[in-house]
Amino acid sequence: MATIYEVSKAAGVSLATVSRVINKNAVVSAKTREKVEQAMLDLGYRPNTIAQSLASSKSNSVGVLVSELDSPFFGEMMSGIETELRRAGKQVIFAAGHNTEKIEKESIEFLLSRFCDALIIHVEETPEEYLQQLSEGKVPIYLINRVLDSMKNRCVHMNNELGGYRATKFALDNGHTQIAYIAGPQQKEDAMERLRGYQQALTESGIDFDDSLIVYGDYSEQSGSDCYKQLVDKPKKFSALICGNDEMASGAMKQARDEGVDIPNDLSIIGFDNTSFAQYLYPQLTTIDNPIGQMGQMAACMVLNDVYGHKHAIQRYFEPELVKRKSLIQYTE
Amino acid sequence: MATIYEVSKAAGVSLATVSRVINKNAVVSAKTREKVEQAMLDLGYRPNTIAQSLASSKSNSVGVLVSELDSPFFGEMMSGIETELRRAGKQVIFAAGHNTEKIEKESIEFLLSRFCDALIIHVEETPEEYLQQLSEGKVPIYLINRVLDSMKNRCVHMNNELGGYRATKFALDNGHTQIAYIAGPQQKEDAMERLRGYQQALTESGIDFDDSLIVYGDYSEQSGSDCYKQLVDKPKKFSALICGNDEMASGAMKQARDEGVDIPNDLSIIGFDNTSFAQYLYPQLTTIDNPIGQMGQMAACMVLNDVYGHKHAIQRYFEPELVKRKSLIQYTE
DNA sequence: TTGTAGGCGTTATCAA
DNA sequence: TTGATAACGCCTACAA
Repeated sequence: MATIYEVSKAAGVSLATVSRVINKNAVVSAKTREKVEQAMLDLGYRPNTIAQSLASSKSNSVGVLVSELDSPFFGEMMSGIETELRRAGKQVIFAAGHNTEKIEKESIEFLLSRFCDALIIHVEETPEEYLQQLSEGKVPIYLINRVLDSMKNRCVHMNNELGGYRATKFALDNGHTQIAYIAGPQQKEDAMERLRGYQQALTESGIDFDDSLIVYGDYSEQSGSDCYKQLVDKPKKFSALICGNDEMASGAMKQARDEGVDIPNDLSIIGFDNTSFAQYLYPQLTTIDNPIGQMGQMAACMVLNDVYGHKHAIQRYFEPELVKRKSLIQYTE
Repeated sequence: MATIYEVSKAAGVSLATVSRVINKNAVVSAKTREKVEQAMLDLGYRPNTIAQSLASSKSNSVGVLVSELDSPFFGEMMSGIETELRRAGKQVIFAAGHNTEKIEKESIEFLLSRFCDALIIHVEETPEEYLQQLSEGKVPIYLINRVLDSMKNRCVHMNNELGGYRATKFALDNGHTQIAYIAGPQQKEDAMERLRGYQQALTESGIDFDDSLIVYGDYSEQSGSDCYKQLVDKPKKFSALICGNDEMASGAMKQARDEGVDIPNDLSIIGFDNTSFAQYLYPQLTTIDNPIGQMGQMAACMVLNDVYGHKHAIQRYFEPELVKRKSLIQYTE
């Protein structure tokens, strides 16, 4: 592979000049630039990114930590990030944290050891103190779906409460008043925010919400089924069921169907996240769209601005929209 | 960050010696090694991977090209690759080809420009000649789901024909004799292989297969619905339907249900791939498991062996298994 | 506007 | 078994 040195000889200029036209930072006369560019073309020259990194102490790569590589949710997030960063010629390194504090930490250190210029991370288990400490290091850290006061301008998040609210409001607007809720784990903040939205919508409508209509799952499909069983065992009846995520909605749907309940005629269901399989469910799931792809893209733009001097417009806050499909219908006696 | 130089000073040895203990390749006296290791510990030394790469002309990173980052199928593949490579301390760079010849090519060149030590690629559109040419370059190329004679030992693939055969055989074994087939695109080799398996199973059972029971889709869910319509418009009846992939199976199920057909009581359905949403479908889809995660892992092992001198056991050929779920039942009059 | 030269942190070749 | 020292390919003051 041709080096900058050979290019400089071929073009009859110095190393430094070639470097200048590569990096387009310093001014080079049009004539010289042309000569150099021609020489690069002739030689099929491609800068050696590794040498560039070593000399400039920039790796032109950004590390991304997701929980799982094989999940529709994180798939969208990765895709959003990769598209934006690729366009800018940056390299993306993905690592999986598997919802485990230990692995999340190892992954972060792995990414750091590869000299990433920035990290975009979606962590579940990493304690705030560690993030805090990280953010004080030289490598900037960007958070998705988590907000730390001390680094607000590097966090992008969605209003989960509003999502829960909108789902519930939609059920209310369709005449439902007995609305059950299968929430995510109580120790997960997003789960609790979504639940709060539910409660707020009910309160706002003058409906006393009944704790017995709320059960807690762990976001898995199985727990959706289990929670549904708990719910029907209670005396309180309900015509609509809102779930903390689509997986649990799917589990609940299956269980309900197994018990002979017709969805949506006997029971309306709303999910959360608009995971890609939501449209494969039967009936197609009405849910709340989680714009995770866009959020990933925004995080990428923030990195591009802060680290590489770009000027993208930034949006740090997102609002989830309702996606109307077939699992909820107007309430009838 | 401490450098190798500081370590050498602290340990009272030369640069070269430190390098030796880092790379564990040359022999170093136990005493010296200990001194050096202590010094590294004291200084919190971590080798600079970029400098290592420049000096050794190995990037310790491998490029992976998938069609989409946000797909359950490729998710599994990426996950299999990443797990194996991460364990070996190698870095993985993913790029998406989006089923487009142009983008696939750009992505490959991007990966190459980042000095990957090897490429693992899953390409749909890239012509054989280009792959051929690539494989003659200095960077070794590994293919998943595609076999080129000239590089057989760098290809890992699954027996698609056997998959089609097993699906069909299962339907036959359950008493079905009128079996329709929704195939993938005719220009895709895997689609045709799966179809051949179907035909072979029928022939073997002494059943004349009827071309009018075969229609061609494009692997999308929508085309599954469309193909189902075509099928029922024909005079020929069928009690089982095999689909070239799970997406089309889902589309066909939806359409059938919309037309009042009860699955599996009126019609049995089998998919292909065992995509993650197959279990979310109603009824849960009986399908053929595509071990794409394992295949990815194997490709990673091959790279590890060939490029980094490991000694993993290698399997280049995989056989797909039937996954029995709920969408097929015994045929009854 | 261009050129010179030192340095980035390692590896690897030769001697010793 | 160890130590000098020249690469590796590029960036970036500083000088001209």
